Amino acid sequence: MGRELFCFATGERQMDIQQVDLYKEAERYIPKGYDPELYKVRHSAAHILAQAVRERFAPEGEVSIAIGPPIEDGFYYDFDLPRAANEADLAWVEERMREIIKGKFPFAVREVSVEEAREFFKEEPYKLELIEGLARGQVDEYGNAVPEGEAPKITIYQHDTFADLCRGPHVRHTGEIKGTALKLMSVAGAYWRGDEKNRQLTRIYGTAFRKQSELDEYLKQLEEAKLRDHRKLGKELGLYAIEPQIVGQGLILWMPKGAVIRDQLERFLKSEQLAAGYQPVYTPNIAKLDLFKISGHYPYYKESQFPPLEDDEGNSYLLKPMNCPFHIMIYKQEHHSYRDLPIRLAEFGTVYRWEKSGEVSGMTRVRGFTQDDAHLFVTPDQVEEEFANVVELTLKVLDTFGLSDYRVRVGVREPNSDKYVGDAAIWDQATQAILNAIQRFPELKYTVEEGEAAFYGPKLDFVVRDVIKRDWQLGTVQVDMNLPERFELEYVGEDNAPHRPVMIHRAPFGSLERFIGILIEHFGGAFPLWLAPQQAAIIPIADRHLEWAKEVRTRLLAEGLRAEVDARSDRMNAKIREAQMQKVPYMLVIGDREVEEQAVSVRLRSNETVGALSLEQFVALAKRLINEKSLALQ
RNA sequence: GCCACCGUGGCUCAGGGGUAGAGCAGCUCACUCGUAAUGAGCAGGUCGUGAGUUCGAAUCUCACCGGUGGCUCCA
Repeated sequence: MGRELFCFATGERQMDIQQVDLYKEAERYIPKGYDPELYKVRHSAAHILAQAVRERFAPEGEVSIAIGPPIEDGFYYDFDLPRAANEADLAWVEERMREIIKGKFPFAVREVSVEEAREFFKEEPYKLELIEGLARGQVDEYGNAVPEGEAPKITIYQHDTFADLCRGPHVRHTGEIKGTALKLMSVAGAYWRGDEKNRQLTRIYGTAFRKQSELDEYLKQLEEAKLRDHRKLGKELGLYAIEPQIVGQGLILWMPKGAVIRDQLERFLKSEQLAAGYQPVYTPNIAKLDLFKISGHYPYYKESQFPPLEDDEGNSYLLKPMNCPFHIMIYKQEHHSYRDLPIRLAEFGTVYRWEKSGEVSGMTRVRGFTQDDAHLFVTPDQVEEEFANVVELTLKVLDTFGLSDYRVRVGVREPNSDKYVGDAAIWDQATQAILNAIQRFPELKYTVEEGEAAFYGPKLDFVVRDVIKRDWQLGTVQVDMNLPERFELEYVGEDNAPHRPVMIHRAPFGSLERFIGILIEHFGGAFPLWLAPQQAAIIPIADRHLEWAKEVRTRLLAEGLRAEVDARSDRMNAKIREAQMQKVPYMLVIGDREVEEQAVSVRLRSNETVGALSLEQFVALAKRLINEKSLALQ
């Protein structure tokens, strides 16, 4: 580049009328809820990053710039570089950015015509592609669709030697960014326009704040989040293990303590489901390929399944990627009258999906997992009612764990895509059923998102964020009018004629693995009493207290409480510390006084000391809190 | 799968061309102690795997296998 589009002296802050107007106008691009100053600082920092990166790499070959927007916690910029960027590059670039900041270069803006823009960016292939989108008035410079009648102006912002196709807004000059509140975070690969088929660019992530203390605070939060990460806690608390080299990536080994939590969740939901009229069933882990060809799973999701198993007689079997075809086959075993419906078949079904190696992560993204699955076979006029019941159950489940920080997403099909079965009219009908049912929950805020449907129908998802702010789908409720068709399901109606039932697929937890992963982070490992793998640590002060300690344990076990005696010859303080770190809810200290009074001295993991309780009092307290699934300890 | 970084005893980590080190955990012994770590001793690793460079590789190079953060994907 190097053509001069703007003429002004370095350091000059005078702006002409056009610039002031454009600055003001650009403010409308700041997303709701985003601090406007911070947005401008980060957007401007992205430009400075691009300038510094170009200076670093240009001597080694062609550098093309793509896009560089502010994001939730910072900003990034995508580049096409002559070689890989390493840490030394990042350090150099970050330092260079601080120098540029010190120059207090004004961000000058000018509106240009399509022709001018093409000429100006004639050596920037990615910018040219964006300009063509802008010229058509269909997309903004990030390639996102713009609303009808909002054809954006084409503007160019320049500071120092760097000019970029950009809608703004920016700070007035680079000096408004604090060098001490700026940090480059990481390098990643990112596909141009987010499409795997396109060239992969080098993305550099950074963040910027108003002042250094805010950056420090942010970095501290990142550190604290790591302490709550379920992968770290899962190891420290002995909940689960993964042996990628020997057992396999994304395959969870539930250790005894993790199994307690899972077992409690299963019991809880089973009992809720029995009360709601569900019938438990069991089905195998593999089935002939034919089953999944009928369902459509095999052709539609072939690439995300483990390859079929072959036997010696020429048959192919598939590890099940979903439970629904099996439940459908159970439904088909008998003739059904409309009087029988709804039929609700439930199973904790373990399924296997082949996730790409770079995608598996801890318990939240795995290759084998157990869904708290159920399929409801209903008449068309029962759909709304049954759907609403399922939503209610899901809300109750989430509420039981105190999970309130979730969003609700209605996933609908992406028009003109071939990744769905069934025709549009049926999809519209199913989507409408969801939207009708959801009206029964006026307090439930939801968004409708295209392309988030299952391949057989639209769905309602409950999405939560983990500690590092990644979104995960937990509970899901789906309306399906396609699989009943493909499997030719029927029931006999009042009119004595065959009718096609509608299916509702649902899983309030989603999968036990993912749900518990999120729970670990939600509670920071300090599980409520009813879930805690070990509910009480019995801590004798000296060996002469061991006898009563063991008696206490025996009596607690008999009451269904999970307690262990710490009989090591360590000091009491060491035993307390151990129990604290394992986040055991209750520590029952036993010394001379407790033996004397047949009591236990109760300490909570919250560092509070309750004091001496008789064993009966303690048992009553614990059992009451467990029955209530209380989140409190006293 | 793609990009970057990483891979040393159960865990956390130091070291870095001459044939492995700490803390915690574990085991043994002593101590028997009132609400977050008693002391001493012992044991434990072919430094992810395989090839190459070298007189010599945990250390350098390459490939592969994993992990972390992104991207893509996620019925």
